[in-house]
Amino acid sequence: MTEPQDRRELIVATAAEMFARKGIRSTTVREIADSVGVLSGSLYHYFSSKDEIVKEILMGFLAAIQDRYGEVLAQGQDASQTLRAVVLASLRVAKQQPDATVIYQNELRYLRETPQYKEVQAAAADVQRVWAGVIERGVADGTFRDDISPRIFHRLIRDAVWLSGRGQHSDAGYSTERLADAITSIFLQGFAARPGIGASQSDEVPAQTP
Amino acid sequence: MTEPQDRRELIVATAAEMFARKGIRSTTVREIADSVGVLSGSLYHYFSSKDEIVKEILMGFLAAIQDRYGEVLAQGQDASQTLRAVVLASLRVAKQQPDATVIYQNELRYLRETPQYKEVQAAAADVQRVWAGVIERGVADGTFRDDISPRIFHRLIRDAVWLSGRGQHSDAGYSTERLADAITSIFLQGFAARPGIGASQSDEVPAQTP
DNA sequence: GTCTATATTGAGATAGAC
DNA sequence: GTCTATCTCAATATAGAC
Repeated sequence: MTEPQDRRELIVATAAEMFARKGIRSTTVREIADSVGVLSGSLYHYFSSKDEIVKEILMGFLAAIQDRYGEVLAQGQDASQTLRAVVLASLRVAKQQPDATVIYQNELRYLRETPQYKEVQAAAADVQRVWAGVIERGVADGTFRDDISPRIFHRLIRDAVWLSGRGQHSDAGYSTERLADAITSIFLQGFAARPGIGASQSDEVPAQTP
Repeated sequence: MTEPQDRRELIVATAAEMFARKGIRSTTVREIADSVGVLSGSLYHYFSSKDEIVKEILMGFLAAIQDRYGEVLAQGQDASQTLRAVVLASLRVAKQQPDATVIYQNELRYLRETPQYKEVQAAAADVQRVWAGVIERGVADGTFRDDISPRIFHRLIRDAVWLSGRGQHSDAGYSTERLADAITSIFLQGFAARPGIGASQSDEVPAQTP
């Protein structure tokens, strides 16, 4: 997050940092106000509720993602290149908005159980659709293995990317680009179609009970 | 969880289901009591606090994991086989205790911020150590790529496995064994050392900025 | 735009009768 | 062992003065 100009932005940035560190529920509006340097009542001059602050954080995050994904898709690259670009785009947003990334990951439950987050839910679904689209395309054109469900692959790589936000500090020294390369390298190698394996035989990994 | 015999077990099982579905914080003791069919005060005959219930759920979960990992390590297999066995063992526990698995994944934050969970933290650290050990062994003996940090690999596969609990319903039709095979297949292929790549050159993936 | 003061609600926990 | 009744506390939110 860039240096907050006005008080409203300062509130959002401060709240984001605390929500990411301690969770939304266990961060009180009084604590946010303390950190900002005002009293709790004053926050309600800018926001009508605590959830409005959460919404502003997450919608900004999801909008940034959609922006970058739009650029990636506009390039019309093949499945492998697009997947790599999507991973890199995601990690760049994660780097730019680390607090929002952590909140998004950690509070999916909270967001779902709070009714007024329809808007956020919808934006999140759009993001999911981009991932699913790239993967399906790669499986269809033979770039990716067809012996493993695209759903599984989708979940694995999506979680791998977004959870990287959570582990940022522990990955110190790994630049965004390096991390993106590591993740895509592992998954593209792991999910690469291998000649003679897959479509020709059964279409799933055979059960194997050691 | 097996069919609860006595009231105490019923409380634990009911609470686990609700904690997994709605989160610990947003499940009230009154709701648990309602589901069990008693009034909230009655719960305190069995447990001295809500957190005691949480503790019982998670310690049972972690003990089951440690049991199975112990058996796996006792077999003295090589790194690939051990990793596969650890994944399978984890998924079996996840299948047997799906609620605890979800709680463990979703509430790491809550567990860390609640002081009295030292015991749970310690057990969780032991589990982590098994994963790290297998991976380090595989990297050391040349089974796994050494051009990617073991920390990264550790995080990726660990999250992939435990998050599978979260996606259970959406993976319908994938048996535990099939899912274990899919995950190990992707990661062993993705993380396999390739002759001529790695140690000989640089020891990290080169930065690459598209 | 910020403060003081307070209303309101919801949750965990307890005491003691049955 | 369960219930009724209630305590206590913390948190969101509001009203109105400055």
